[in-house]
Amino acid sequence: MSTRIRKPTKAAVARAPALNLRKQASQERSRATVDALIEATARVLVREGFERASTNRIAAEAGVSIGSLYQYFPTKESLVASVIERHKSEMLGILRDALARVAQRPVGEAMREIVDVMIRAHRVDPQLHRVLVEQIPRTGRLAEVEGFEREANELVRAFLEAHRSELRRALDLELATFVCVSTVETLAHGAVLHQPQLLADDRVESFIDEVTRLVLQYLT
Amino acid sequence: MSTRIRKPTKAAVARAPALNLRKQASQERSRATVDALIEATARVLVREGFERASTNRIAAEAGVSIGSLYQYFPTKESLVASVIERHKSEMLGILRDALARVAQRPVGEAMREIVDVMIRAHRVDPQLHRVLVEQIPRTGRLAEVEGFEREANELVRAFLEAHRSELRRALDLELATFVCVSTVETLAHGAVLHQPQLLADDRVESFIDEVTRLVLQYLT
Amino acid sequence: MSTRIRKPTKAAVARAPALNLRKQASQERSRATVDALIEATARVLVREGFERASTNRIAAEAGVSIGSLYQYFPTKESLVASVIERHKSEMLGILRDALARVAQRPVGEAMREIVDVMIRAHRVDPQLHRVLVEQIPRTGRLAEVEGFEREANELVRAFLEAHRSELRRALDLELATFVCVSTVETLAHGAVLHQPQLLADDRVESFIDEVTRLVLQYLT
Amino acid sequence: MSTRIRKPTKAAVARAPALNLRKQASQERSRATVDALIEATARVLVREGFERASTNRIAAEAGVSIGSLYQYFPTKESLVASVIERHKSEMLGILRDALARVAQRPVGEAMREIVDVMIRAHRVDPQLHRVLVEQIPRTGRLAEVEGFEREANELVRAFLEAHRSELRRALDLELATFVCVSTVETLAHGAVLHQPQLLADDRVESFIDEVTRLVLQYLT
DNA sequence: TATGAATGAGACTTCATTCAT
DNA sequence: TATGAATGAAGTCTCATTCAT
Repeated sequence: MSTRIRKPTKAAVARAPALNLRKQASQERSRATVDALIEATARVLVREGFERASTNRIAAEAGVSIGSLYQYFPTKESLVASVIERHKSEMLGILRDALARVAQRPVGEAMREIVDVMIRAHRVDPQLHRVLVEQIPRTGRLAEVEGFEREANELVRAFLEAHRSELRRALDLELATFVCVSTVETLAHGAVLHQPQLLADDRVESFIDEVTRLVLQYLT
Repeated sequence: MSTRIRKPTKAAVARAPALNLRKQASQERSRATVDALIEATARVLVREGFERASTNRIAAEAGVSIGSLYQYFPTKESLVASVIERHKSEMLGILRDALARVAQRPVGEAMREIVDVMIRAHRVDPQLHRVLVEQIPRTGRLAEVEGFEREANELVRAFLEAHRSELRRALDLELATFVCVSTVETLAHGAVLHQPQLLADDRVESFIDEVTRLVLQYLT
Repeated sequence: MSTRIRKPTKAAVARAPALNLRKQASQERSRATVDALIEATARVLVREGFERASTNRIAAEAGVSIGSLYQYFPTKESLVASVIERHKSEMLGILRDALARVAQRPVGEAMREIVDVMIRAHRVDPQLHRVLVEQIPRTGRLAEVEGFEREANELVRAFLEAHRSELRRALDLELATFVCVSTVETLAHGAVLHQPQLLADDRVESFIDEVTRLVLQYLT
Repeated sequence: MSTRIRKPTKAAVARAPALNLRKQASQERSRATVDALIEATARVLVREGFERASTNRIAAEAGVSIGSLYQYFPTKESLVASVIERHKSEMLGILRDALARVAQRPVGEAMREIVDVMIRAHRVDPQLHRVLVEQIPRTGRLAEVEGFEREANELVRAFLEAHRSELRRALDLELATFVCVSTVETLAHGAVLHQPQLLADDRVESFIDEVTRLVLQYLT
């Protein structure tokens, strides 16, 4: 709309490199729109909550028409799914990095680092995290997207297998993986959302110690 | 609304002696209607999911007019809150009973029983449990109702305090309570909803053992 | 896709004498695009039905950008009108040819051939025919396009006039034309769409006989 | 809405019979709404055409909220289907009555009456008829509703069977029924919509004669 | 001339809630 | 008290069309 005015100007300016930049340019434009929409969704989710996060509101927040929204996201679900996916990837990335970093260290040390990192990961965008966890119905497509724990399970299981010799003999690795992931995740999550005082600077270390002890004593 | 006031008034005026009985009768009837509505809500939630559980559908399921529904429940939220409340009470009741039963026993024995009971409690109406946990947004009035853990915390804390001497010295009871409740709850919950194979007759005992060990080793 | 355009254009600008060829080339190309669009429209109409046949879908089916579509067809209506026009021309062509072929034969023989040909004409693309007849609203520009019968009337009227002497005396030619065209068209159409069993190899001849008899006995 | 004002008045007036009239009353109220909606739909279809006949417009025309519309008609389709159904019933009623009236008369006389009546039937609400025939896509639910001819076929077939002895020997009754119904229907329809001059007072008799002759000569 | 991202009016539909009876 | 017809804001999504590149 605003561009209508600038038409001649632009035509004159953009003549030089052209060719395959053109396509790139439009791809970039799309990409920008998609990003704007995902970010707007996250913001609206935080600000208004899931129930009030309508596609119209999201489009407005993104500064994009509702038509454009539906050009890139076929349903409201898919939009929210993208936000979840992105959030999940970020957290999984953090976990993956931590596991890589401590892979060679003894379980004791490693585990403290992992717990530490998981708690930090929950503090990346706690408000968004809260909305995603508390308000989004695990239904239809959104049900599948939630599998943070599924993927975390695989990562942790590989780690535990690599450290098999350090663990107590009778341990059922499958079960242990489930127990560890669920437990650490729950405690990190619960602390961030429901017991923030546990994460105050002067208590967080001891909280990490406790969680680490819980898991370690179980594993070894 | 305006009629609500006039009609009963007139009816009541004409019949002096029946008052008490009538009231009783209608109280019973009210109670029945309320119960029917709560049960209908639970059924509709399970059958249709939260999003599709409209008040009209619930009234129909209860065999009650939509007008009557609003006579007893001012909003949809209040209706769902009642279902949650009832479910929560049931589960808390189970926990409370178990704690009372094992209060005098050593922590080791007691804890196994508690874990056992918590897992069983999650199997009372797992489908409803799933809907309540997965689909109901923790928003407005519904946010407050969720506090199963808050109340469970108090019960468990009292238990742990009573057994202080059996626990390891340095234990921070507040933290330990949070850790225990969250952990057991999560594992019971996760097993029921996501790892039902862990609860097969031939594996459930060993699952209970593991969870008990996890907690006990941490506490002692 | 974007590159396709500019490259040839620029290249062409440098070559003065080629101009004519170029124009020809681009005319041919335009023609190809137009044809592709009309064919794509027909396919989409058959596959998706009129309501779901959006211009975007049609452009995609034609392998052409939506912008190009609007270069050649100013509205969706005009696109559909072209399909109708083409279909109508084909059918009219068949009728015209048949009338030319039998112009010199006595009405009895001629009429059987005409009926035969009309029924065959309805089998050219019966799926498209069905969509055009059943789903396209006779509204605005599309209303005018339907006049298959109007043009058929003229052809048949000329034929009947040429055979005036063979027909019964009192016959009102205008009325008779209307009756004949409507009747044959309806029966061919109805048979193809609603009574396909009448067109099975072993019954079609007798169906043609019946329709011919209907018309002939009326005319003579 | 208007009732809010009249409340006291009504209460005073309506006190007497009450009880089961109440339910009746509300049934009547529903019935009135349903009727208003169907009639509004017909009006809007005629005035605006099918494409522009939105549910909102229809509700407004009926003086009813959009919510009420959807209380009684689950989809726009169902609303239009009701109009079609009603129109179809009316026309079939006319045909049925005519057939009953002339059942005992010889085919010659009877047929003229039938043709006459069919043409009249098409003049009941020709504008609505035109919209229903020309603009409504025969798709989904609406495809099935159209079967005017199917039911007309049955009626006419019974009539022809009863008059078997008066018809020419070789006649295939199934085919003949199809031919007669299609032909008369088409000609009546075509005359009303496309050749209204044929129905002018001074020509209509002769038009009826022609159609009757067409059919009779074919049948006998 | 071709491209395709963007637009936004407007369609259908749902549902919590109200209120006359 | 019970009933259920009525309400209408608000939601999701589609699609013909425009226009900067």
